[in-house]
Amino acid sequence: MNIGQAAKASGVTAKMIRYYETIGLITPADRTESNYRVYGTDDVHTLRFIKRARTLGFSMDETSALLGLWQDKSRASADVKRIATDHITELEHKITELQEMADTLKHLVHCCSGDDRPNCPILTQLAGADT
Amino acid sequence: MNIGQAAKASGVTAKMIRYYETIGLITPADRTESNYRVYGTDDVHTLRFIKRARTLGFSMDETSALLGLWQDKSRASADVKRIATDHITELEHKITELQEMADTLKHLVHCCSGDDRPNCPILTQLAGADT
DNA sequence: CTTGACCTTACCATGATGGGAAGCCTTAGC
DNA sequence: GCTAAGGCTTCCCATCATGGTAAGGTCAAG
Repeated sequence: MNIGQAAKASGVTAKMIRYYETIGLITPADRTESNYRVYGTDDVHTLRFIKRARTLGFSMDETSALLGLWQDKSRASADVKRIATDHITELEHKITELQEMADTLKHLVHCCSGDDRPNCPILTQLAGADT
Repeated sequence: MNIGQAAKASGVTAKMIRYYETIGLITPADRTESNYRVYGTDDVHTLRFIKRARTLGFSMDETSALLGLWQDKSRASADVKRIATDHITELEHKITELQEMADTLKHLVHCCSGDDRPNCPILTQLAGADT
């Protein structure tokens, strides 16, 4: 299978497959005589694994760790669970931050008449006034 | 006032003040004979405005637009309000995405025994199995 | 006059991805 | 067998906002 077919089969772009190879996330693919990368079904499974981890927001480092544990048949599930719970903590931290931004803005938007006059509490707040 | 003092007074690093100047977000500062940038209280107010907008998650483009409206005394508050509501929509979209990731992971973590045995539903899910 | 703290510009790095160019290879149609 | 289209290769650049560092000029206090 060529890189394009592996990309279609896995949902990872050819560009990213090459990138994953250069950073050592996946082992370098075998090559044909004409230097084309060759992939098998196992490789596609690995790429799908990576794709799912990324979709769940795991960083490349976390994904790499998860991949290693996946391939280590004698792993302890506690190690996997720790990575996942740490990631949940990160996600919830980000959610809280974004939620605070949104709440502040919603309050300001609620106070803004939004007409053709210049008076605007949103700008007043950004300017740092007490009002 | 030198750039370092302006940085302290505004909460924006000297590095970022220079960057904002190069991308045209702020007008180039006057210089002393020895080529040092000089800032006044108005400049510090502008930098604080930018800092607050960034803290609320506005992009540089949005911040630039807000800055322009702030400085335009004949603005319509509707223009400000539109930028803010659009940004709230973006924020809520991101929150939803992150929340979905966290929810999925929480479910998986709940199902994982997290001991020294290898069996792990988190990896099983990432591998794409039906279970 | 020296020392240390500050300023200047210029370049590199981040993280994960996309885009494009230049050149080689393969496959399908004629 | 020839040609055109499309796929593959590597290499370089861009994103977005920020931080770091290095080499060199400037200023103020002792």
